[in-house]
Parts: sequence; C-alpha cells; structure tokens
Amino acid sequence: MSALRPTDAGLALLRVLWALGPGTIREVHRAWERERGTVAYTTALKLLQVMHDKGLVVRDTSRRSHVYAPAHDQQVVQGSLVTDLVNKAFGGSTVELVLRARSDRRIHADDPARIRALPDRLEEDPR
Amino acid sequence: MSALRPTDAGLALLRVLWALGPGTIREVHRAWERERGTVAYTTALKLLQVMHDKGLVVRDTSRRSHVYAPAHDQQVVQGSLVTDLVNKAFGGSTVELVLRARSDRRIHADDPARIRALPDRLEEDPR
DNA sequence: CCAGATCAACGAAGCCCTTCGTACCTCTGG
DNA sequence: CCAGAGGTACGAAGGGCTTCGTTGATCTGG
Repeated sequence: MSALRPTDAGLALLRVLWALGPGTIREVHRAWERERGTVAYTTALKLLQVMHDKGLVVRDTSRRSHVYAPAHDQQVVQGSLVTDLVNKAFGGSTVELVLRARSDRRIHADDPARIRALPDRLEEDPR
Repeated sequence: MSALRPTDAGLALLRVLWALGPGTIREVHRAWERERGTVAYTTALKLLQVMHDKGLVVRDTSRRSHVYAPAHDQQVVQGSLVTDLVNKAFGGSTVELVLRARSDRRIHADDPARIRALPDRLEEDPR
C-alpha cells in the first residue's frame, strides 16, 4: 500500500489521461500542449515511462504506438494527495483542512450550498 | 504575491516554529529531533537559512544565537498549500477538494458535525 | 526496394532539495 | 591567555524531477 504521490508534471499528465481516457503518447502529448504550451514529444514520452515505473499508469505495448492509461481512478489519487497534505500541513486533521478550504477566497458564490448538501457521515457515502 | 510553498522539510520546521514560537536554531533543532529522530544540527541551520532566503521565516541576528520565527501565520501558509493543491489536482474547484476530504476515511466520528457547524459564506468569516 | 516519417528507448544536462562535514568565529572559565 | 564549548557560514555530495537530443528500429508511400 505505497504512497501514490505523483509529481507536479506527472499529475498534469494524469489529468490529461483522466480527461482523454487511454491514449497514445502522441495523443497525450498533443492534449498536454494544448494546456501547457510547447513541450517536446520525448518529454511526454519519458514522463509516461517514469510514471509507468512508479505504477501510476498502465500501458499496452502490443501495438507499435503504445497506449497509456491511468492506473488509478482520479478520486483515489486525489484522496491520496489530500491525505498527504492533511498529514504534512494539518497535523492529520481533515477537519482543519476543510475549515481552511472553506475560507478560501476562490470558492464560488454558489459553492457553499453544494458543500452543505454533501453527506455528513462517511459510512453513508457509497464509493 | 509569490507562491509561498514550503518544501516538505521546510514545512516540518515551520510546524515546529508555529508550536514553539520564536526560537534559536538549537531550540528548533531539539524540538525537530523530538519528532523526526536524529538530524544533524547543521541540517536545521541550513534549512532555516534557506527558508530565510525564501522569505518563509524571519530572524533576529542581533544576538550571537540567532532567533528564528515564522514569517507568516500558519493559516496563511495552509491556505496557500490548499489553493495550490486545488489548482494542481482539482482543476481549481475547492468544492471538489472538500468533497474528497469529506470521504476521507481518517475523518473522526464527531468531525462531520464540526464541519457542518462552520460558516457557509466567506464574507461572514472574520480574519 | 528506398526515402522519409513515425516511434520508443536511452542517457545526460540542469535544477532544486536535503543532508552533513568542515572551517572559522566568538565567548567563557580557569 | 588559552582551551574548549558553542555558534554560523560555506560548499559539496547525493538524490529526484524535468527536459530534451540522439539513436536505432519499424512502418509506409511511391
């Protein structure tokens, strides 16, 4: 049960993969450039290979153009990152993080209602 | 308005400083070892110097034993880290992060009530 | 069959973070 | 005055991340 902490660049690529679904390196590269500007093709390639070594992505090498896909659901990785931040910056208290997030100025006007509408107890939460 | 993103080690030291208040390197080093195990004194020294260069801590060098203190409130730094994570992993949506945090298994049994008790609107929040 | 396009692999460079050893300064007790 | 304790500064090593150029293999149109 390792940590599951993608780096910044790795996370950016994971976000591309989550949005795109499985894709070739070229497809991922193109989508990535659409968000980040010009990046060498081999940079995306290398990064995907590194992430594969770390178990963050899976790949299908049966065809010439390898197809990469996320190894974990977005929500699982997000949860891991949140837990990590909670441990490092909030002394393990998720409540403290939520409190801090709620006072974030970037929150949208209609968002408080959405937050409030969420279930309170974890046991009632499906996934 | 720069980013204000302490590294992992830097954040650990900041937590020591927030708990201790202003302190000499030796004091910080001792408190740090209490949590992290054996670390060289010069490691704490160097790290504090680096953080000073980054503007994360302030120091008083008028005495022989320099006294270091956090440059920012804990809540400010926490907010910056949360905002950073929101941007990198949640597409800028604080709501998504809160949702994910709420489904974190580590949350305590009585915590949902505490979360619910928090104010909904930012404008009503003092500090 | 060949030229050019497409592709994965590899290695290296550059950067930052972390850690520590060493050097040098300053103070203090005897 | 001197030895040693206690202090800061400095530089370097080691590791990880990110980026890319180069190489060599494979496919495809003509």
